[in-house]
Amino acid sequence: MDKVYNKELAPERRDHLMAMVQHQGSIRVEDAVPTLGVSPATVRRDLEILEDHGRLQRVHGGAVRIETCLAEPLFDDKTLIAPREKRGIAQKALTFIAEGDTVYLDGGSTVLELARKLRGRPDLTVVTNSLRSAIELGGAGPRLILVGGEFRRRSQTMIGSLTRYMLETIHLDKAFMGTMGFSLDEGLTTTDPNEAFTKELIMKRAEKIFLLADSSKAGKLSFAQAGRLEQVHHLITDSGLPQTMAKHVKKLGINLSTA
Amino acid sequence: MDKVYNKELAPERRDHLMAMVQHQGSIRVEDAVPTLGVSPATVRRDLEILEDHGRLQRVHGGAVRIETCLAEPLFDDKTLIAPREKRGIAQKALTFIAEGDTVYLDGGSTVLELARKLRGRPDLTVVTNSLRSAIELGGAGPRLILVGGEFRRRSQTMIGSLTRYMLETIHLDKAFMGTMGFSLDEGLTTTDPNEAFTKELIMKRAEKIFLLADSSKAGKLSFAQAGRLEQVHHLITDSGLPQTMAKHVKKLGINLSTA
DNA sequence: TGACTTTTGATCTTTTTTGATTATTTTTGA
DNA sequence: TCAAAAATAATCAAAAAAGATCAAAAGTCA
Repeated sequence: MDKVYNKELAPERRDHLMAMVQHQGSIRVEDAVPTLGVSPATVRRDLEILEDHGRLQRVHGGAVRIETCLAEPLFDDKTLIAPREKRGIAQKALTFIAEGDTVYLDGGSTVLELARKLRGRPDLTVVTNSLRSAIELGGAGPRLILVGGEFRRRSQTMIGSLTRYMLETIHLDKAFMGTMGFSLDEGLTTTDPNEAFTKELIMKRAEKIFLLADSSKAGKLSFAQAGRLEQVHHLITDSGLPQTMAKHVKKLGINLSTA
Repeated sequence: MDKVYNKELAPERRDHLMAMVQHQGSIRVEDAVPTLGVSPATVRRDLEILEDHGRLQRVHGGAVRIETCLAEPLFDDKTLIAPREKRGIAQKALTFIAEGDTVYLDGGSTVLELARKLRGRPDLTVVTNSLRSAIELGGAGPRLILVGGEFRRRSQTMIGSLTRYMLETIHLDKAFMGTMGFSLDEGLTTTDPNEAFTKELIMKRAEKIFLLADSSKAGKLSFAQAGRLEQVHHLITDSGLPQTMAKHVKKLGINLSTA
């Protein structure tokens, strides 16, 4: 009825949608259609635009307020991405850890899955810069040594020059590294230069470097370079790694395991 | 519970499930079916997704709330002892922290209470060897620097010689120390020599030393000595401190605050 | 006005979600 | 320990929703 007389301009209509989402926490396409007096296709297009602007989160059937999704800590978002793959990779990594090893656990959600699997291993010594891994192992399990340093909330790890001395005085059998992305040209990349610095240090201190990265990380680039791919001795990934990438990795002399 | 009139979007339905699990501690599939108005298959699928996200733990018949296994058992016993006194002491300590200070937080449940009160203070720099304090401040708040080193489960702190370099390179405005016991003759005492070593180091590095200790610690002795009482600038305790002890403390030139 | 672009809605195809059905596994109680 | 019961997993088809495409409508500008 009123739709005939005050037809909204597209931006007004989108604000109207936003208001509804903010107010109710969510909106269904089928509910918005009669309210806005436009077709479902238009509503979907509007929602798509609003999502592109990061103003809401589309879901099947409509959209939800973004705040409810971000309510969880930053870090936890990442554990939501491909948790199956991550667990599989961690399980595979576990097979490379021998009795009495001294291992390093890097930050990242995949490595965190590995940490969880080490709770029953009092024979190991675990060195880590990851607060999350420390929490997992704080109750029981391996001898635990924390790398000190400045704490970075985004990655929940200790990084920077203060970690240096600690890392230079220890010897590591195996280091299990995470990464934001890896590629043949750029090697390992991550978002923060200090984090990259710490990673590079570790890769000099450990006898064997294992890179734990699900296939979505392949070819991805982040801001700071944290070591070349050739430094890695073993890449553990999931079945989604492209054939060509797998070939090149093997050519570099890197062992490849698929979870 | 509440009957649903409008169909929920999938994420809302999952939040609804989560709320039920959080509230009751557990949920049965057969109970969730009528409440959510969907089939058992859908409930199971939702529970599977929530489990993958690490938000609950599936069990035969339904799901249970995830136990936030932040390694509480060992440590939390102590936070249960005289929690009111500890909170009061922490509150008092808070008044000595100025804008922009660099403060050290030692291990111990009283100091942990102080850490909790610093979550809203992004102006501060906090240095700590306590995993529990780090967990409290890991989400938001001050700039956080962790002392690295060997992790001791009993106290949930990093201790030992590996902490040395880190501690020797930083400057601290104020250090807030916990202790197992303190006396005029033996000073601060604690259960582990390595822990004592770390405490002594800190007390050399900080300009002002605050000892946070409820009155039950007065006159108590533990195994390893961790510094003399004269090194402490300020003792914050509760009203139960014996008069004679208070007098002697003041005679040593130590400021005394009572929560 | 008329050529042009942008927005919109209708139609069709593809994808996602869901619930029913049928195995398979786990639990329970003898 | 075994077998019945309960719950879950796997499979599949229907339904709902979303995406793609294209023509019509609306708006723009010389």
